[in-house]
Amino acid sequence: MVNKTPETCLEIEIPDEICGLRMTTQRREVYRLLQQERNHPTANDVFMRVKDRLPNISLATVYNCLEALVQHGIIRQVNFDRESSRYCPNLSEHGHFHDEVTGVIHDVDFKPGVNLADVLNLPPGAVIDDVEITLRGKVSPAL
Amino acid sequence: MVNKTPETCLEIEIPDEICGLRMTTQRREVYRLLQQERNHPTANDVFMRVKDRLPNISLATVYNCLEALVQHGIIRQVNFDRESSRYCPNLSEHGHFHDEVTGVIHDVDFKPGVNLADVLNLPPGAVIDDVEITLRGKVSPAL
DNA sequence: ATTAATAATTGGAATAGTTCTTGATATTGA
DNA sequence: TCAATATCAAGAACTATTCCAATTATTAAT
Repeated sequence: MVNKTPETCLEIEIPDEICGLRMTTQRREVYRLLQQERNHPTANDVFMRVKDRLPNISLATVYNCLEALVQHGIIRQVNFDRESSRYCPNLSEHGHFHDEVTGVIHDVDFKPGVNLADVLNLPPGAVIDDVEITLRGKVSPAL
Repeated sequence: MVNKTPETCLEIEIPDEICGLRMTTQRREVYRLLQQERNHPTANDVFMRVKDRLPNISLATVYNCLEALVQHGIIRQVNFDRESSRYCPNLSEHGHFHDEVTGVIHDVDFKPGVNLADVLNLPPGAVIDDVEITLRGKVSPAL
């Protein structure tokens, strides 16, 4: 019988290479954590959580890994005002709703068929490489 | 004859109080600069430019003034990734297009009649207090 | 107008998130 | 196996911003 704790059951298999980026031990654990914890953690959050599995990992390495993953389009970096950057493995084009009361960050998808150019008066000839939509507000409880 | 250089001709009159915020000498000059230079300057940009008129102003004061103006809804603070905050006197709801080639930031308005809730799948009960839309890309030259 | 109370400004020190540097370690390719 | 390259760790350095304490300006009341 294989020893499987609840943790290892949830474990996500990660290939040796993603989008041309070699998955080292550290990158793999950082990426795995982001897949598991979809709370939009900060670099420091990731650091603290990954230490459970890699006690010797350094914060600098977490930053390096996150940067490499972002650079290769494997994860997204999300910024709220001047707060610490947060990281998110949801690659679909989406925005973020930041609940000011609970601090929770919700992914917000576009409704199907929506095109930004239909909604915004872009400068003529604009070619968009990247979109960031950030909403701040509250969620009023259902009646 | 009144001595009017091109600069003083362009000078903008600013009342003693805006939205309940007393306009001190420093706040007035910071605000005036933002009205004149609509380049989305950083705090440091503002600092350097305002020194022409107030040589003794400190960077801390520029930050204080900008914060007070933002707090009272007189200007907007705009963040691009983790770069320095930029400031903008355009209060209409709008986004920003950051030209990656020239570095220029264009204001981007919504097309008339557009409602965010029509475009995004918001969490149920979401009440939006603030919206930030940031686009990054290039402007291809007209043929 | 004088004075007391309050608010704003200044300059420098402190902070926090992130990046950089250097030497060690691991991985790849010949 | 060995050399070349990439990655990692630890801590120093950097930068935008905030904080702090002392001074200066403004306001309101006498």
